[in-house]
Amino acid sequence: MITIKELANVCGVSRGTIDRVLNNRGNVKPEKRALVLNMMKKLNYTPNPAGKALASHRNHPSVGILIPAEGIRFFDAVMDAMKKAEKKYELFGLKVIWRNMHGYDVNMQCNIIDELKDKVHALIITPINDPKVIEKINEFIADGIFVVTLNNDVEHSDHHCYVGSDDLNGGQTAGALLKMIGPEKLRIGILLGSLKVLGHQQRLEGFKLIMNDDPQCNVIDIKENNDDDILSYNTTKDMLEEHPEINALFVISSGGNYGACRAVLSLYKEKDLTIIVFDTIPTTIEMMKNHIIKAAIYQHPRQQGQRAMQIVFDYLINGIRPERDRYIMKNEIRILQNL
Amino acid sequence: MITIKELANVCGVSRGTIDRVLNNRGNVKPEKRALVLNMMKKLNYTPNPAGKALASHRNHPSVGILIPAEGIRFFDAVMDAMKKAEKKYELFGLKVIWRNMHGYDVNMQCNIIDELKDKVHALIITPINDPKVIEKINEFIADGIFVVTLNNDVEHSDHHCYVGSDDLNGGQTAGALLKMIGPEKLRIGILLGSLKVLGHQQRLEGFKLIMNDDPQCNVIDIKENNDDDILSYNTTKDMLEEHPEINALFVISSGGNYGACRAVLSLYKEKDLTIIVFDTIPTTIEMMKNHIIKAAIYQHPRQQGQRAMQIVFDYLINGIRPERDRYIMKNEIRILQNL
DNA sequence: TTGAAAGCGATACCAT
DNA sequence: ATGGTATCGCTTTCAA
Repeated sequence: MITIKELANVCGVSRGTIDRVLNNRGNVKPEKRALVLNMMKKLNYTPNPAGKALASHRNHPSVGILIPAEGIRFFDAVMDAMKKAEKKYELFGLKVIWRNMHGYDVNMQCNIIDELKDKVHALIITPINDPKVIEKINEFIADGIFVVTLNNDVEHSDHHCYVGSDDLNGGQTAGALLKMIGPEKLRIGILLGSLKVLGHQQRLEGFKLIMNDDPQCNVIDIKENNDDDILSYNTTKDMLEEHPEINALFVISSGGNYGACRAVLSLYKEKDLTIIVFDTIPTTIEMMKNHIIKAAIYQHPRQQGQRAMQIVFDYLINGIRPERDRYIMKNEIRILQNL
Repeated sequence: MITIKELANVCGVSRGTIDRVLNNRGNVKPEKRALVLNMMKKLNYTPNPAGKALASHRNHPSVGILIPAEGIRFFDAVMDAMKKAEKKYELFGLKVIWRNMHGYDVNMQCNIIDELKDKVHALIITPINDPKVIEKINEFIADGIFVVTLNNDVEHSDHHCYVGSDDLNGGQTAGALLKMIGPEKLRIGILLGSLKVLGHQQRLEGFKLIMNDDPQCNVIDIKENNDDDILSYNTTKDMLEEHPEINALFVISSGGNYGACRAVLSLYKEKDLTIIVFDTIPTTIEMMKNHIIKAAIYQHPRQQGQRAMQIVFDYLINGIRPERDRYIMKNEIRILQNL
């Protein structure tokens, strides 16, 4: 473990010069720069994180968090894990600026991004899939702000790192599981939040991939519930009344789980239906305890939040770049016993 | 965020005195000590980890790792995760001393513990369940060495922290899952490593808890395979020939998975049996891809290794004591799609 | 029993 | 363009 001081001695320059080279601050003669870089490689220099942490303490490195989480129960666990991480990392001088928002208002998200611009060194964001937002994010990156996108992998948006789930695989896992635990001849009703949400789309696609090549399985109906429980209640009721042959329900987004289950209960159909859902939010757990929902796909929300924070912390405080540019959570299967 | 300097000013003493109080080095007048402790609480002083790390760098804090892992595939992932953590933490000056061992030789484990005694500040150990080992561990604790027990929660052994799985719940989860994915009338054959291994015992117990109150489910036979694939092969073959009515197999320990599956294949019974197992070691994954094994219980081996290392790191380098004294992994259900 | 001062590794700023 | 120096929070001498 060689230090910056030793490196300076070996190169015959001062620590200041080394620092300038290491952090690309310019004002170093090219040949010296080359020499330093060379030596650095040769001696396998790695900056000491503790030293960095201490020295850059005055910087008050800060990260902005912008997640349209309000009203989406899935994000409760994500945020909770992030807050826990915040507490741990604040000892090291990391400041967190929270900017929650409700719903998918593009202009609002753009405004908040703008407002954060000169306040933070890093940004954790769940971007809305819109060109204007994407442009803003790309601007951030160009300005040297470290960006982690969380849970929504928007195309053509730059980022240094993506943390989220593999929804296509989530759909496949759900499909395969339903084939295992459901009746032999599956007559499936599907409820989802909105086809406009990329994640919901992909879950559906994955599910269909598993079902389509099996003549025993039929998807009878697909309806949107806008992630609203009341709407979900009515939609599910309609669906089940229209198609009494349905014997399995796949609820793709956690928003409508509760409403769908209540609809099933109101029709006294709970014994006739195998229900599987996404996410283990409190109402889902309740319905699993009541044996209405058989299984849920769990996408490690806490781990998502924790990982995003850790990546930012390692970058800002320790100067360690993330090893990968995509951190994808496993799709887990949860039943009553391993909730 | 108050610093040691500010604390010293407020108390009207020097930083040296504060340090003596904080680290119980003695040589402080009791009333001053009380004053400092008081102020510390009042101002909610928390030592800055970066400062600590930097100053105590020369200490070369070190951790010993003693796991009877050789030959048990489950531990491959645990060790791999620990090695990754080692690489990350060595930048911060943490030294790791590896002492792997094969099998469950009590004296050997005791000897290695002794040998580590004056080399390490912390120990991560998977203890053999024996009074002699337990005594050694308790000695360590008495000597002020920080001990994390991993994956084997031995009774009456002290430790600062336990990291492992909940095997009773693992058995329950496996049982509930088998009831979901297996035939209606279950005729179950069970294979386990050894009833002497606490974890195997508990998995069996949990499994029975689920099965016993259901007249549809019968455990037909239980056999030990000593975690040996050849033995497992023969034992399984015998069991299936003796009890042709068996329609489900529960393989409790990963050691015998492969042998059991090969036995099933040799009898051309793979279509008639629902097989579920513990752990996703490579041979298990192979058998899942061949559709022989339907599902596996996954106990987050990587997370176990990573967490144990993190706890030690936080304690030795950052001076943060673990929040809890037990870190229990979830029992996950893995099928082909979400391996 | 106590205080003062010298580091630990990296950064930031001020002189050259 | 470069070197020198103070600084971050804490530990560890060494004197007194």
